[in-house]
Amino acid sequence: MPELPEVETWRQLAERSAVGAVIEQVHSADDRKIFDQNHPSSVSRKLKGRTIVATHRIGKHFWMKLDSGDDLYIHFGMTGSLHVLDPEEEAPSHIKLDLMLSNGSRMVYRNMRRIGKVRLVPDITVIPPVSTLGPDPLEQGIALKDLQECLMVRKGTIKGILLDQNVFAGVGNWIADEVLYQAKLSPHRTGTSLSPSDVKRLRTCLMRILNKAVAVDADSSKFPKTWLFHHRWGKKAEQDARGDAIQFDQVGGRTTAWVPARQL
DNA sequence: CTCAGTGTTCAGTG
DNA sequence: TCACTGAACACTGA
Repeated sequence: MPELPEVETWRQLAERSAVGAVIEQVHSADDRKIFDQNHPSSVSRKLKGRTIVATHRIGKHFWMKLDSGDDLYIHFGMTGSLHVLDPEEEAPSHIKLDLMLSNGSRMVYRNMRRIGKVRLVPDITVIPPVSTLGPDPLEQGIALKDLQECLMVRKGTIKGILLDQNVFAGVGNWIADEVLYQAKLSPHRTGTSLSPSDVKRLRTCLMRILNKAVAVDADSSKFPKTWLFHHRWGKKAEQDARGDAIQFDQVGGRTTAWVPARQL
């Protein structure tokens, strides 16, 4: 579920509700799969008493800078989420990191299926996976010329390229499908097969979709009715908003929803 | 009971 | 060395 728009929405939530606050109490779950590099108790000890001074995001990767200089890095994986609760509000289940802040808010990181990470390091930007990420389309932008040069030499499918975080940071499965649908490109097309106008259309659609999704706080019920998103879920999704048939193929290692009648 | 599905990493292949 | 593919990971819900 979490792709760039959701993570950006959570970053904004953290920005307005946690920056400037002191972490007064910490509870880290005893989960060495989530806390894979620092022991959970070590994370708790190092977080307590620290002030959150900034929030950052590249692609789907999120972190908060502390006044100690360390970065608290959170990856949401497939089922992670970030919540800010009122003091009396009931907490959700599967909480992995629980922070009581000096402003009275309680910020929790939840992850049901345990594919996700919490790390505490001096500078997350200089180590993988963050250091190898491609440009974030919203933060750094994507230069058309760079994109064309990049795609010209790619032998793999465009779907696979869109999912490569070292090309575009933040595009996941449904956004890749949405971009290809709106750009009228088959997911099976290779990078080398794209014309300059194809690449331009691809870039325009990518930017439009990301900007719109972030503008509505990643609330999918507010996505435009014409998007494939609303029709692609469930094994027996049959047709898009125009009544054209949706086909499901395995492309780039993932289930890909597309409309052959509209995508060449 | 089986299996798809989320994102990333890693092993294997070319 | 690099580009690419496919499996593995943990778990829920269909």
